[in-house]
Amino acid sequence: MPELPEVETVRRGLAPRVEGRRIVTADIRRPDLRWPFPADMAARLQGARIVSLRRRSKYLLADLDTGETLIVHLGMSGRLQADGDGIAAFALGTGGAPRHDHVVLTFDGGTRVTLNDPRRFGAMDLAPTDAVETHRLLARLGPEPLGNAFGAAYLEAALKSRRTPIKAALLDQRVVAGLGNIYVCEALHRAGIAPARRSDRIAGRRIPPLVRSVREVLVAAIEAGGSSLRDYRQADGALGYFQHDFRVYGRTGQACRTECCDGVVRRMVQSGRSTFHCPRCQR
DNA sequence: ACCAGCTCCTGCTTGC
DNA sequence: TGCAAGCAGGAGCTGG
Repeated sequence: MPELPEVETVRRGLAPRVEGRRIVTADIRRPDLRWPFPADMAARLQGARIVSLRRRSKYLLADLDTGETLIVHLGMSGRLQADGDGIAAFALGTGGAPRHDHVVLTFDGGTRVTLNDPRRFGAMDLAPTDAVETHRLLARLGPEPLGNAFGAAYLEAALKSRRTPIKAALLDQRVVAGLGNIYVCEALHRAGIAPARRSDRIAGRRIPPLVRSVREVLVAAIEAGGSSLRDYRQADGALGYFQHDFRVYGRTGQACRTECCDGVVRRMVQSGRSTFHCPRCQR
C-alpha cells in the first residue's frame, strides 16, 4: 500500500487540480471502508471548497472552507485518481463501472476524483480543522521523518527504551510516522543495520546514518513518483518507478546492491511481515 | 506498559 | 488446467 512517498506523490498530483475548487457532488457509494463514514458526509462535503491539500504521515488532509478537514487514508490498496479536466481516466476495469470505486467527488470545473480501494482497509472521516491533529487516527503519530523534529537525538531517545527489533520500531507510527514495510527494509539496508537487532542495542554512532538513510530513501522514492507493486498509481494513473531502485525489497536470492558486498538478499518473517535484508552487510 | 499475534477485505501468485 | 493456500504495501485491537 501507499507509504509516505506514495501518499506524497498523490498529494502533489492532486493538489493543483483540487485546491481552490468547490465540491459540486459527493457520491458516497457505500457506507464505510474500514470504519463507517459519518452518516452525513456527503452533505458536509457538497458545496465545500478545498482550501489546501496537506499530508500528515500516510494521511491526506483536505482543509475545507467550512472549517472541517477531510481525512483520507488509502490503507493497503487504495487509489485516488483524478480525471475529467482533460486527463484521461485510468482504465480500472474491463468495461462497465470499475469495481471498488467507493467515493467519487466532482468539482466545479469538471475535475472528478475517485477513491478506489478493493481491500477496503482505507478510511475517510471529517474533523474540525483546528483540532485535526487530535483526531484519534492522528493523535499518537510520531514526527514526520522529513521534518525537523526527526533527528538523531530524538531517534536515539526513542530507541533506547525499546526492546523490539529495530524493524518493528521503525514500523511503529508512534516512533516515526509514515514508514511502511518497504521503506523500513530499504532504510535499514542503506544504514547497514540488521533488522533483527534490538532497538536499545544500536550504538549511538549508528543513529545519524540511520536517520540519513530514512530521509534519503524517502526523498528518492518521492522523486521517482513512489513504488508501484500491485495497486498503487499516481493521481493521474501513472506508475511510480522507485521499485526498480529497491536494494533488498522483494529481491530474495539476488545479489546485494551494496558496493563491494558479495552478499545475497534473504527474506525472513518478523512479527508476521516479510523482512528483506542482506545478512552480510547489515549487522 | 510493552509486545506478539490476530483481524478486517479482495485479489494475485504459487504450488500441488 | 484447476483449485486452494499463501501472501500482500496498514494499523487498531486483544490478550498474555
